[in-house]
Amino acid sequence: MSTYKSDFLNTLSTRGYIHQCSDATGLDALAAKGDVTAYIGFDCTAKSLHVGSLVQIMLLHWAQELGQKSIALMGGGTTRVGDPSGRDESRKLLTLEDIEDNKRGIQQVFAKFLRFGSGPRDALMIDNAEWLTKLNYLDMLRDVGRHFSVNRMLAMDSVKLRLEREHELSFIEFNYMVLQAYDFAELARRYGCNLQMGGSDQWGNIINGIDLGRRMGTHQLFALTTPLITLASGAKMGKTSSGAVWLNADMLSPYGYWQFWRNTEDADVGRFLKLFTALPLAEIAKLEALGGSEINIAKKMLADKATAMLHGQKAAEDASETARKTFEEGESAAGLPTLELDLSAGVGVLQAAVLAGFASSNGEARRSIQGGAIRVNDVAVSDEKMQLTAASLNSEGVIKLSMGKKKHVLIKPKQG
RNA sequence: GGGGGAGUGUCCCGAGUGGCAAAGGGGGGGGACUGUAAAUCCCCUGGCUUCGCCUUCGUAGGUUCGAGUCCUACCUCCCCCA
Repeated sequence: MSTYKSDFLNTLSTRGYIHQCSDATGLDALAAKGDVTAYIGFDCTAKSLHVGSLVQIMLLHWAQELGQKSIALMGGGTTRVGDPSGRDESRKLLTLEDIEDNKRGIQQVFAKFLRFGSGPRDALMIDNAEWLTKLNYLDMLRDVGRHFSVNRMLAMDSVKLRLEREHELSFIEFNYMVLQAYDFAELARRYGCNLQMGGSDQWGNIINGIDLGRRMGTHQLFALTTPLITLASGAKMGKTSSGAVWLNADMLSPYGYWQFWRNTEDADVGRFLKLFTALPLAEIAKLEALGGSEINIAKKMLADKATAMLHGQKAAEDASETARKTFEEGESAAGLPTLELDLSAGVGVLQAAVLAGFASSNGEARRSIQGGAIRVNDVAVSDEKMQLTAASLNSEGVIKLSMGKKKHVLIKPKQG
């Protein structure tokens, strides 16, 4: 595998980040000199990125670690249009306020993975709204639009999919790829950017950027895409029992994040250690070699390292300790999510389960109890009319309410 | 503009003779087995003040003891002709 001259491509290749590359040899030569300026675009479609974008973030991380320059591009402009790639229905258009809001949420994460600044090796964060919002339609058509062939655009996967399935593709979405291509060319001109990376579904869009760059007279541009990360079982990655795996701590706690990695399937551990931690390959090889239940050591390492990268060492240790107490000692560890309730008049278990987020209605909570899923202080609840009162508090002054093996909430009495 | 077809449980796909809270999948949740894994098996998957009541089949009316199912109008989407 180690056929590259540069640490950059060698590392990316051996850790499993490379799916396609437009000109590996040419890129390798640049990387060997530390002359790569790589960017990845992130659209602001939600208040936080989720693990689905983590491979991309890691890519920027490695680029910087391995002597290149990284640019995190916020899609403040492109999000106003909406990327049709990989979707068979239009996204609903977001309001400008939502986009700004989302952008603020997304930006927080990058500081954990990149060093920003103004030095030559410092990473940059740029918003494509900076130039996209200033474009003039006629100028745009004459300067950029003339380089695009509609014939070719129609052949692009993102477009073809919609056309073949006879699903609507609006004109605004059709323009997304033009804007993304323009971004690449603009970054090349402004910042000497020469590499765009992204998920495999972005290949077409990136290639368009390379073509546009050539026609507009920029230096040679390169494309590098990552494989689509799926679980060994074939499912898409990134869901937990309680929804998407968000990167922002206010949307998924470090403990929840740690749990996500801890629950990785056996067959994925090695691959994920390479992709989502910076652990040296030699160490990963040792962990991968563990068999049987010992593989859990590797899973804990994965959870520790991945959580530490995102939320910091301290948060990772806390999460790890909370999990150890909860699962290995069966205690009600203080690090579990808590819920304050006024217990003076008693609170029904059904209501408590709903408030804890275990069920979305009393009926659902009731069914869970009938299925034996709900436990109070580790004792299965059989009576759905059970009341939680001050008498239910355990020796630590809390009530441990659980659903299934993995969902636990500590209920604390509300003070005055 | 003319002709034809379709919209089903707000996660998705999809059956549905006038008696239907509505078949079957997928997805999701839980249980068993395990190792907080996978695979497998079992249960659940409209709401509520739950031996009952309420709300659901594009929208609004109508026929009927009773309508997802029949009739009328409207909306949306698709196909053919122009």
